[in-house]
Amino acid sequence: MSKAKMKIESLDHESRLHEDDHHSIRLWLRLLTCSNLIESKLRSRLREEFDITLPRFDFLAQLERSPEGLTMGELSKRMMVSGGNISGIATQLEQEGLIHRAPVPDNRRTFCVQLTKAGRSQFENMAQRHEEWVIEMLGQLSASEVNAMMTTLSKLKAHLAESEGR
Amino acid sequence: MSKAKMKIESLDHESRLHEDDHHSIRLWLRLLTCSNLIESKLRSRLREEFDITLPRFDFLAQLERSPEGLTMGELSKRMMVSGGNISGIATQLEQEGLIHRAPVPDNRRTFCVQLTKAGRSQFENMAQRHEEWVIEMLGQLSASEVNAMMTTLSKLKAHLAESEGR
DNA sequence: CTAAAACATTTTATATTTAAAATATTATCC
DNA sequence: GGATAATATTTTAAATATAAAATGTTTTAG
Repeated sequence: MSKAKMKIESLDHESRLHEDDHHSIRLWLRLLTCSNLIESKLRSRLREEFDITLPRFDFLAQLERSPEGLTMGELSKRMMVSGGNISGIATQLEQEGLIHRAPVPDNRRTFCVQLTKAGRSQFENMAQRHEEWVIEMLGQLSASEVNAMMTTLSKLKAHLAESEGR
Repeated sequence: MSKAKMKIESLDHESRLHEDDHHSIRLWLRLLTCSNLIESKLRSRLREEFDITLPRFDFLAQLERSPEGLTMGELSKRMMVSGGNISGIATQLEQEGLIHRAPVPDNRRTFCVQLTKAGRSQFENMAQRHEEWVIEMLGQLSASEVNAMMTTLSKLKAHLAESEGR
């Protein structure tokens, strides 16, 4: 192989890599932008309409999806925030009577966190509106777009989860 | 139209709407999950390897992309965080000599923020690794997946931007 | 059985974030 | 021109976030 040829191939390779770089970066930045836009809209509307913060809403939403209750650790994992954070929010919500922390018979380290009746009814009010807002924001996408995106994001999520921590 | 037929159509409509609801919500939650996973990985690696926080890195990245400089307000908009936040980060980065705030002749309210030479060289170090990490996380997607997702996200972003604030 | 390791949560200290008030400057409207 | 509104930034206060230490419980090894 000639030196000139090598140079050209090397350049091609580099430039192709460089293009991929930019595609990955640009996709990431756009993903982040959309995620931030949606999140901040939901945040401000929850505040305006229900005077609740997004983390508290998410906390209640997790519990609503798991009527059997969740441990603090499970909540921490699902909400993807630190345990200490969960502790603080739980203390507040418990004082407000929206959730209930019950000891678990077989394991005195853990608590089973559940919505109270008040918490559930208050959440259901908000969830209805929350869902409307999300549909308003995402509902314009076609079914095939939604499907394609779900598939790609599933693949991405799996890849991100498998390289655990690294 | 018979009463029975109406009932059926009404039910169909409701159930279809309900399905769409769940699709929108599920897509949003998956988008958020992926975004959070990527963000937290980048955050912890930036800390490990360069002992810098993600917001500071993003701040420098914005400036690097705009060599002519940016105002505080522009930075706030582009980073999608509050102005007060930008103020705080700018004060720190300025003290560390990574950025420079210059007054603008025609408008004494604004500053023109730019990277210093030290800021630029320090950022370039980190940007290289940052790009590698993003490619490692997103590079497994096929070109067509990336394209489809970019297109859909563009559409979404435009829709989110047009309903400004609401 | 007991010491050590692992686990679940809370506490603490520090940093970040937002929203809103405060400050200062520029533009607009009679 | 001068009051008022709009703009750009900073400051403040409350909520949230993380990491790491502390606490109490359960499991594991030997």
